[in-house]
Amino acid sequence: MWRSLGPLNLPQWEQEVLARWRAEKTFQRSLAQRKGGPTFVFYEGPPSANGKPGIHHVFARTLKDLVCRYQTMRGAYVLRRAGWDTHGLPVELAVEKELGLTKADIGTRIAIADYNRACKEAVMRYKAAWDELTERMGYWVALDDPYITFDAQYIESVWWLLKKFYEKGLLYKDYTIQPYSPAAGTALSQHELNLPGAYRPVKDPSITVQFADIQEQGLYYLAWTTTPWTLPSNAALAVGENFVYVEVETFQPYTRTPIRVVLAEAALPRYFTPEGASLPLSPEEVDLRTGRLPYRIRRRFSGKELIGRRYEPLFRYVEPEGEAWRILPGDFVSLEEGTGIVHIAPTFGADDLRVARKHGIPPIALRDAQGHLLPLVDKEGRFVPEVTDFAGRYVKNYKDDPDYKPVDEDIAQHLRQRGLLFRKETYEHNYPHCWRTDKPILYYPVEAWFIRVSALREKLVALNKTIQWFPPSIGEGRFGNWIANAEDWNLSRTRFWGIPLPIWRTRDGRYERCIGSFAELHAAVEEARQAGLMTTNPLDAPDFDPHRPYVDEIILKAPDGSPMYREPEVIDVWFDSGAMPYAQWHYPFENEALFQSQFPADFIAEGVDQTRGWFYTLHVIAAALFDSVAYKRVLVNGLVLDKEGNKMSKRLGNVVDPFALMEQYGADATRWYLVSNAPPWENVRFDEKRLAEKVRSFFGTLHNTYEFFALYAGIDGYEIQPLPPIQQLSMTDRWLLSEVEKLTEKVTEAYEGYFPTEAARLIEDFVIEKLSNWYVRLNRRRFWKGEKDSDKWAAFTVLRYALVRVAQLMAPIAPFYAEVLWENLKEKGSVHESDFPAADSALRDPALEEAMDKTRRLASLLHSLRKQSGIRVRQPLPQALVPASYKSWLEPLAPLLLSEVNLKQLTYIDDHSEAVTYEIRPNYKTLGPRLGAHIQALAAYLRSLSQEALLRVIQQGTLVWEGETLSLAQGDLEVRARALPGWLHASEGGLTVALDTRLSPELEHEGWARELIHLLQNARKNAGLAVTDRIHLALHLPEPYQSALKAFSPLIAQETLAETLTWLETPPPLEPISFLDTLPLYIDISRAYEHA
RNA sequence: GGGCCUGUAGCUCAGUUGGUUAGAGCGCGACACUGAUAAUGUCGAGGUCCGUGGUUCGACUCCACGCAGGCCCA
Repeated sequence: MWRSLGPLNLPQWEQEVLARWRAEKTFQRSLAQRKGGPTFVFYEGPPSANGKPGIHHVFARTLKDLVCRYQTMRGAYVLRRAGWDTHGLPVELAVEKELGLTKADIGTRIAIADYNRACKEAVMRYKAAWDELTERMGYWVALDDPYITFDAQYIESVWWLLKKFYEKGLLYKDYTIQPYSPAAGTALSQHELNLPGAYRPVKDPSITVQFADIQEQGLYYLAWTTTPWTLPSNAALAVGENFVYVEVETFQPYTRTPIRVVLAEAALPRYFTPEGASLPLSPEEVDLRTGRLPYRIRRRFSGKELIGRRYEPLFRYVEPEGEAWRILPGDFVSLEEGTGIVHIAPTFGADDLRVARKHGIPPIALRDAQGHLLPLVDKEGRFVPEVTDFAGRYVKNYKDDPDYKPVDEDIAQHLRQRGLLFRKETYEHNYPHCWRTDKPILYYPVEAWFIRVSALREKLVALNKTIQWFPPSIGEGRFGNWIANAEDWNLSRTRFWGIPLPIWRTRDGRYERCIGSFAELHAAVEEARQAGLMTTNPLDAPDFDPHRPYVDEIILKAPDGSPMYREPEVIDVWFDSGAMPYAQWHYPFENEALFQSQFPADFIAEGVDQTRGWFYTLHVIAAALFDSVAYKRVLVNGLVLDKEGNKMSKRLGNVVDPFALMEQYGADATRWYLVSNAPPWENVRFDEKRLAEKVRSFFGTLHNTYEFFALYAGIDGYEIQPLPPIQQLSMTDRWLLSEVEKLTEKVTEAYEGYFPTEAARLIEDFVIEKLSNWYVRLNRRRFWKGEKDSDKWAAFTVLRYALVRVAQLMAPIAPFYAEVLWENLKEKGSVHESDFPAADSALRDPALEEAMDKTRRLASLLHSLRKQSGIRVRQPLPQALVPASYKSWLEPLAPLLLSEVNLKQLTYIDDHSEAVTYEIRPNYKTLGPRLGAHIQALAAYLRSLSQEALLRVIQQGTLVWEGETLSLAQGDLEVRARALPGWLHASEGGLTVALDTRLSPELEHEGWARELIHLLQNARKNAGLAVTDRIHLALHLPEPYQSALKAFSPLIAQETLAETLTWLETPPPLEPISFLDTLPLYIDISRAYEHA
């Protein structure tokens, strides 16, 4: 029996499908079945379960899922292991907030062990919600045995990787610039700077100082700074390579000495008033009070010219360990403020350090006995003794000293006396403050561990070229540019909940050891025990936890017998996830073969925000240690925005709850909407109304089509049979099959090209336009007609064939409804276990596809003409007229056209008859390149020709134009039959048709019969009869209608399933209904009970 | 400030290697059809293809410079 499922109810059916998948372990079966097939490797980017999943997760996961499902159907073995990202700052911050702690409290007010335990619990808080989402949305991924980044085995693999970096000399210790609070004596995180109120307006002295060129006497570079205290640490100057600079002849504003200064042209008005240019170039003109300076521009030149020049430092307290005091290009140099020349102090600015490193500029700093960097300002915020002029002075008032004298002022004064101060002002700007001490922060060098990514750039770029990016622009642009200029990766974090750095060092830094496995650490601890440094070996415990604080308690023995302590940092959590190809299998300690078969990935998919996150760390680790890509293809998805295009946020209250959505519309509807709406890499504007519309238009139509099939197949007891030979099928059947195969071909192409949006749109178009609106509409009669002949059986077979195919093609995107269809069309097993269908080219008939397309357009034109004529479609019309050239393709389909628009015949009009007029235009595509500018003249000439002349051109294929014979190849001219004068006609897109609306009495009577049948069908329905019920009919109509209609009795009886039809001489005692809008029609209808 | 993406009807989106009348769906208005009926068809209104300049016989399409929005990074 073919089952009617009732009105579309995706949420309910999805629950039923889920129950079936659970009970039958369909996912596991679909995997097991493909074991031994080609391997398609997919990596699941591990989410963090410390927050609730949102709609954007549904988007990303739909893309992952559909590719994996597609590949599985293609016969590939697609292992899909879930994972959890568990470490990192967001977790720590959440826990700090909950427990009311600050970073400084950890290890003091709360033990690290307790703190980390709290983090471990917090990070899996929403695991249940995530698991529920995964299942509910139909994301097939193995949840029962996920990899978890805090597992000891996972960490051991990460240690192994880190040791590989270490051994290759790619892991090293250096320093980085971080926000630091001298008053609190602690580094601050970026997050702490983002706390409300951290940025406050402050007034700082802003000074412009002169750096003297080392060669040219009297030539100075003007640089501007709001932190004069960093000037003793100046190591370089930076300019914009493409900015325009000028050399200006003027005077030192305080000493009136003639000097030449260099600054950006754009900065000129900030330092010189226009009148200065016309003042005599004389020291007397220098106005000390207003700062007015006479000047002359001597030269204009590009910033490039400045690069490499050397200058005298303002202060020389310390000798640099290399070539400092040069001019460099800096991409951060701005013309908005200052002089366009930026003072660089690598020890006190992140940009400064970056550009200095890039160009090999040493920091201006001291070293302690162990070689550690000592900046010229100490950790209390005081100048070190070596800065003799300002030794011991606090650079800001950290101690709330009422007598504090700003050192910045003294530095300015000092420079002024030396004739090196060009301008001093006060500058009000926002500056970050320590939220605990309310004191301004310092950007200060902090020691850190780095991965030397800069040494890998070429390899990263070369390998990236082998990765297929969807879309390619991200791989070339955003990602490609990033890795081509990659800076070293600051790996260490002075935090607690993370994978500890497995590096031990002696206090003096002379000895250092990187540990690559638990076994190695165990052995090292044993050595330490023998040396009396350790009493027990924590690695003897079966449940050794490699997190802090336990690893911190391990002390190792250096070759000289001295103790080595662990470097206190944990690593950047991005390394955790980038390590997942190896660590998920505990490679290399286990699963060698499994790892080999699952590396690299064929496919990953994540949001565009992962470009410098997971995409990057996967790539760096694989390239550095395995000379390989980590993934061969990557599908990037955009953001999910609200329908206004705003980012979803709790603050705006526009967050969409995926569970509510799936509850109301269904997971399939949500998935389909997200995939079909826009290409994955575009941002999706999420609009619930459109989702609802998608349910109605696509799923509703598809389901209606299934219900239509099930209804009649059920009534007739249709049994599945193979497709009959194509020659035995009707034109519409052949056409539909051809379209099915075309669809299969194009959908396959779209999936193969990682463009599921196109696949979804193709399927939608097929289902709505081809299958439902055309095939089913044209063939309805075949399904409900009485005889169960081969034609009827063929219709069932073809329709079912198409529906089964649709189920398979849509299965990756809408796995639930595809399953419902599959099951109810009585296919075996699960659609997800079936083989993705290969297009059968033998069933293709492109000519028929095109002919049908044109026929549809003709039908549309004729409908339009009927509309103009005001004659209802039920009234048959005698004929339509079309050009004879249509005959070849239209004739086989003519019956369809005639019945669709209720015509008696199609008449082909000779192309050369006077009933047709033509319009000829040049084919711009072929003639354009040949004729160039003349083509417009040709077009005008063709427009001017008479119909006779046009006909000659068409027949002869040559054209005499401007005295020359222009020989025309096939297709050089576009000929259009324009109109059929004298008839009601229409043209569109190269098709033209006319309608004959003259009615004969016979046609009119037939129209009445149709009208009557229509009314009787309505009456049947109003009487509550089933479509299969047989009836007895008695009718009465005024003359002459009744007599005329008697001739149509057999037709009427057949169409309305009337066993008896009686024409009454007098009206029965019933309410009449109106016939043809004005006449009374009496209908006596009763059900005919079957005789048992 | 840099990199990348996007800009086409009220809304969501198509638009082939440049080819002369820029399309679809939704929404809106009107009419029709109806044995899939909470379906369907036809007609209508609705466009400076973000702007400016350039290349070209011809530009929504290619180039340059802008503008607006988004993301990532400074």
